[in-house]
Amino acid sequence: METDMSFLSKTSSSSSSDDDIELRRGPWTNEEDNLLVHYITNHGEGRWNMLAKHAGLKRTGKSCRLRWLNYLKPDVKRGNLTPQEQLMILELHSKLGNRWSKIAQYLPGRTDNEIKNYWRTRVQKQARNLKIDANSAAFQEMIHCLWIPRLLQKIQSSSSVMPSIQSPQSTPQGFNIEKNSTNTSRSSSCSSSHSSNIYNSTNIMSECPKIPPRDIGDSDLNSFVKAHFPVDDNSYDVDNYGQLATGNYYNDVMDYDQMSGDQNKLTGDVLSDSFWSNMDEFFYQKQDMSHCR
DNA sequence: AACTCCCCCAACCGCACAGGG
DNA sequence: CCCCTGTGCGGTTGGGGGAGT
Repeated sequence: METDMSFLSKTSSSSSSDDDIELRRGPWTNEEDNLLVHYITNHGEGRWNMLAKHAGLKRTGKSCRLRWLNYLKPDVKRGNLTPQEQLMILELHSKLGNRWSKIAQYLPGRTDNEIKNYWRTRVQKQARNLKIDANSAAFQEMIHCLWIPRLLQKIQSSSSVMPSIQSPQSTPQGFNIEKNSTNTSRSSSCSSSHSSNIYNSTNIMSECPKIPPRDIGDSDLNSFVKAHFPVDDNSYDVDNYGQLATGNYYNDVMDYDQMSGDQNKLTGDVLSDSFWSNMDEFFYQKQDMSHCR
């Protein structure tokens, strides 16, 4: 990924000697990464503008901070989002909106930028394909009444081989999403009195009582999948964006992809194009049913 | 094999806001 | 109150690489 660095002529209009340096921009080199990691290891984070100077980096403090937080920090998890993480994002976005950093707090090792990119490139894209607003009630209903139950089903069906779901490292007060949570505040149109336990599929499914059970039940889900995704049962589940980061410092974080062959299916993006490809038809078929209301 | 198209994501920019001096 | 710095967010960009022809 390394290319010739483009150079940004100095941003300061001043001609004072100290600030009169050429600032680098574009992709970071290994040397720059090493400098930044080494400096932070010895001196800690913070004071990014000073840090950039003292570390000998011809970067803005902002750029250094972004590189560290989104890429170099040891606990940054890389690789595909697991179904659990996708579920968390969908659920949390319905509660928090575009507050990416807040959402990221519940996904240890995931950055707000990564989550934002996921939302914009995956979820919003599908909304565009369906020609509906990603923030519309209709799309929210689809997420809560179709995709989340499906994600939960995928998770449950493989729970015997999946590691336990990570809890948020530090759950903000007043926003309990842990198991057995009794938090009932959510604005989804699916229900006004359901639990926010996002791991409990029965709760989620019961939130949409007007959806015919056949739409999300085990057997009929399979037939639905077969009807709408004729390739094979897992075709909708095969991820095609899994470009694992390469050549990076902290790339040894466990990725569920690598656990077993079956696990490859679990890590697939349930919101991948193939999954959604026939959903517009399905969506419009269901629109007049006024479910979840 | 070569070329084009398109998607994804790292990185950027601008702006707003908070907090400390 | 002003300035500086740090942080967060929305939106955008550009390059790598896969898919399609």
